[in-house]
Amino acid sequence: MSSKVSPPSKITIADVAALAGVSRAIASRALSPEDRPVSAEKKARVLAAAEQLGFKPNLIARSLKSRTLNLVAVIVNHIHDFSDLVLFDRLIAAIQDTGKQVVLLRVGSLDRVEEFLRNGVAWHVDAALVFSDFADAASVRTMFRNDRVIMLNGLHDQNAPSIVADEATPIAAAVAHAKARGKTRAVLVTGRQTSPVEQARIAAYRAAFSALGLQLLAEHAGDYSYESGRALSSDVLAEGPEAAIFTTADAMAMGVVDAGRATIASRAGDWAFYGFDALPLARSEAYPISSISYDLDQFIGKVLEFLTTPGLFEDGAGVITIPGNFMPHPSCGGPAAFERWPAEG
Amino acid sequence: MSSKVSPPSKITIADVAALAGVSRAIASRALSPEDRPVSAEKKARVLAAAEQLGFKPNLIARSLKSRTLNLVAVIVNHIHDFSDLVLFDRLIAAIQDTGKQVVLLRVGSLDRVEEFLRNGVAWHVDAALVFSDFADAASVRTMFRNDRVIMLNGLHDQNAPSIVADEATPIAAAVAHAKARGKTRAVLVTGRQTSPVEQARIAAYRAAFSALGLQLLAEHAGDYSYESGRALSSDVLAEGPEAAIFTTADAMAMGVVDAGRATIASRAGDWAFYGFDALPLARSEAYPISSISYDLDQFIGKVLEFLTTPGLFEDGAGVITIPGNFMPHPSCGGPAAFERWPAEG
DNA sequence: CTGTTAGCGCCTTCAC
DNA sequence: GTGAAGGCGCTAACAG
Repeated sequence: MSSKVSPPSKITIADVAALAGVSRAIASRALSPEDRPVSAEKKARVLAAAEQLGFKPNLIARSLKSRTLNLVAVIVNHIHDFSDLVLFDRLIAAIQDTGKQVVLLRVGSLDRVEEFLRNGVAWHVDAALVFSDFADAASVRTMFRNDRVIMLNGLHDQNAPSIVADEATPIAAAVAHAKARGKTRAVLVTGRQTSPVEQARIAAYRAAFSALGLQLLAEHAGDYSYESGRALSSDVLAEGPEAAIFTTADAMAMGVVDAGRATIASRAGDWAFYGFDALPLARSEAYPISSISYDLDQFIGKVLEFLTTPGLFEDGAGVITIPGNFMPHPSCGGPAAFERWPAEG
Repeated sequence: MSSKVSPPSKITIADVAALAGVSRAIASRALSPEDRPVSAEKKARVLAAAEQLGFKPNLIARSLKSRTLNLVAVIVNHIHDFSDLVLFDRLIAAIQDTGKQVVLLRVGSLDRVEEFLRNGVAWHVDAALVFSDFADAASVRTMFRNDRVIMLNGLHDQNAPSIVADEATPIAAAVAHAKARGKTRAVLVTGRQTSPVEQARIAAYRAAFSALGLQLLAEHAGDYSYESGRALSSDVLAEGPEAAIFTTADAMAMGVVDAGRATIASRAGDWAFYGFDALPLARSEAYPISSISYDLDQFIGKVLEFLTTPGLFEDGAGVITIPGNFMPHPSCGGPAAFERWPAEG
């Protein structure tokens, strides 16, 4: 990999300074990313020496003083949903492209979260991205050395920026789509109800049903998972295809469909299923599910904006909204499966 | 959360020592997780003082001296496959239960991996779990401050332990299963061929075909993804149901099935599909796919054994094998979907 | 067992 | 522009 099999270098800035024939302070300044007072000539000597020695600064030592680790915390309840795959893959890649690394903190099964965070490197991160709703912004802020917390869990806060998708608009579009297909009744399958994002979805659905005159026959509580959809399937399908079936996750809709294939088959084309996340699978022939999603590029772009511009945290920040999309299934008006959905507005 | 809204404590061990009326060294020893020489009485005083002050040690400072961060690196190419969800969720949870935290390093899209690793906290981790095959063990070992590297990518090494699943046995079982169903020919759909794990799978399949007298009609190269399965579908299905279809990922088999549903429907019960990972979806009615997997509990247990017993790294370690399972689809002899597969001797 | 001392590697005053 | 000196917070080494 490297041209010479470098010994796991134990080279300190003192070695560089010695080789360059300058003091450690000069070496430090020359090596600093910022512009510190050094003569051009000595700076060049130091840089050359560092290069020759293969010097790499020790981040731990630097952090002891500078209090910055180039580390970002990503806090999740757990990694569970299909939609997490693409979200975290792209998010981590994007963060790493800025030179930072990511501690992934899974707080779902932890009982003493605060202590856990406080006693690890997590305490020293430059910023924390909070997907979990295990605590409000104020509490979360006390769990890290600095105040740079971004709420991505639907919780808002005076002092922490919050990035959320506008789901009310596509939810209204989905309900309108069902109505256009002649549905006058609806069944709603929900996820983890303690989640603020979920609460907003449920509220938006109820509002849309009411606004467009659909009768909500029943609500069933799942947990976003495929398995929970399977478990609820017979109850959900009990109202027959006259009722449109709305779920807050494609995976749940897939479970409902799979466990109920026999029931559904009899009047195949009549059923209308709606989910969230725009999973490729849900857009395939196997599942007749229309879906709601948001622009992941924009979402990640916003997150990175904060990460790379620490100053933004000072300005009150507030709530940043990412537009959402409603995507009908290809079998009922949507674009062909796997065709890229055009960006809106 | 905390009983009192503690100010983001700036309390050092010196404060604790002062309150307890002992020297900093005594305080340090009393607070150490290890058993260091301190009188019981002073230890109690120190602990009380620390508690009262809400003292939390600064891991960065500690690490500067002790060279241990309580941090584990998990190195992946990317997070992409369905099977990654449960693997990384459970792995991270298990690691965190030992008090350690996890840096997730995604090296798939990085061009200067070595530099990236060297310049971040990753350099200072206590151990590195390598799922990616971006480099051999010797190279990987030079990218971290210590030598505690565990190869989970199928690559072996004299000095690094390697944990792998025995897939040859279940692969032979899968081929035997196909033969018992009357298949005499086979088609193989492969994943990323540069992966050592993949190479082993391919070799095992060829050996099993040859041993049991199945004729391998064609090999198609995918990339484990659902989409790649879709793309290859018509080629894969071209040989008709007389050929059993083996893939190295359930997701690819699912893609093959979905894109080819029209073709398959005509002789529905005759086709035989085989995959890897035992995804719940592949065990559902939607997909007639038999699958191969391994015991995740055992796998994670072994990894943790190394993490919590650093001494094990010294002993040459070698290759640790985890048993694999073949699971026929419920529609052709397997247990009911979602029933727990019994552990094998 | 205890306290003092000396750093870990880096950065940053502060005089020159 | 430069270098000497001190300190970030903690722990290991050394005497007592």
